Amino acid sequence: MTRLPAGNPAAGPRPSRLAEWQAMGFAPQACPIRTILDQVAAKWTVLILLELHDGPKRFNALLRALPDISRRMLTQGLRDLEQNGLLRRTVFDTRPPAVEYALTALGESLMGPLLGLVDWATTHREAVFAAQRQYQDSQSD
Amino acid sequence: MTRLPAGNPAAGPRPSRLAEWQAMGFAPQACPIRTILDQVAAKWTVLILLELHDGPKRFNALLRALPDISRRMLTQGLRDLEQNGLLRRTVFDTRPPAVEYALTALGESLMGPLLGLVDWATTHREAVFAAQRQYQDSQSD
DNA sequence: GTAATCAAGTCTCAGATAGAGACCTTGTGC
DNA sequence: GCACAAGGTCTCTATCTGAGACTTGATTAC
Repeated sequence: MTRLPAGNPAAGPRPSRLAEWQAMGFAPQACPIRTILDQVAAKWTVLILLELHDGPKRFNALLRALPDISRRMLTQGLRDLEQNGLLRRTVFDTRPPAVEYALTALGESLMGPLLGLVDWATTHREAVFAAQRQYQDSQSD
Repeated sequence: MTRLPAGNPAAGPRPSRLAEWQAMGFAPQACPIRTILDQVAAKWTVLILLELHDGPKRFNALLRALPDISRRMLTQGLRDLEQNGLLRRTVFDTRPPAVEYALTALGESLMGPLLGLVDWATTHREAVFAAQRQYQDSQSD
């Protein structure tokens, strides 16, 4: 157990995913995968997508479904998702005007991986809580 | 196309995932799945996990692999992941002391869903970029 | 005619958070 | 005793988040 990894770039089985991306010509700062993951991994966007997975919803319905989101953050999350083609915003010409948000096909295609993550969280939440408790205990030594 | 969704909670095929969680007794503010997803979905943690998936690494090696992370954020991300039981921090009694970070079994178990998300991003990045361009165009009308 | 209401936002401001980078600690080589 | 290396911490500023007041434009209420 005394052997230290040398940090030699030629040592590992793979040169790391980030290095691969760099080899593909992506600067790490501009890596499109990172951009997209940042979007997808943002605090509220996941929850908005999960809500819309149950069917199209209107602005205030989303506000009610996500009781602890502010109007501002909901607007911003919806704009981000619309901008990335994950949902479609439809304005109905009623009085007063109604706005409906619905997943696009691209948005639907994301739900598989996203629900995979949600399932992981559901399955392993007890393990995570146990680890948290253990960490607290180890800190109070 | 004039029919507006009524927002009737009894109308949908499912009462929404969030509503299900509420029915299970989770206040939305304290929903453990949300807590865990927030952790897992934080900006840097995903990238740290991906780097460690290639094998254990030391602090400065991670710093080199993620050129645009600051020391402070790396420290914080590593502490968060350790606290949630996703990685293990090992101090070697050398001079100067070396610290190695490695995924735990729990961390490894997360890689499947996480790589699913990365694959989605890789597969659909062109579609996302196309949507972004289209959105820009539609805004400049 | 004026006021209140509703949907779907926008605006402002305070407080929390992220990032840059200087500094710290312990030990070795020169 | 000076510089350097590892693995951080500390401080300061800039950005972002969230609460909630305000907007807009048409409809009904008085």
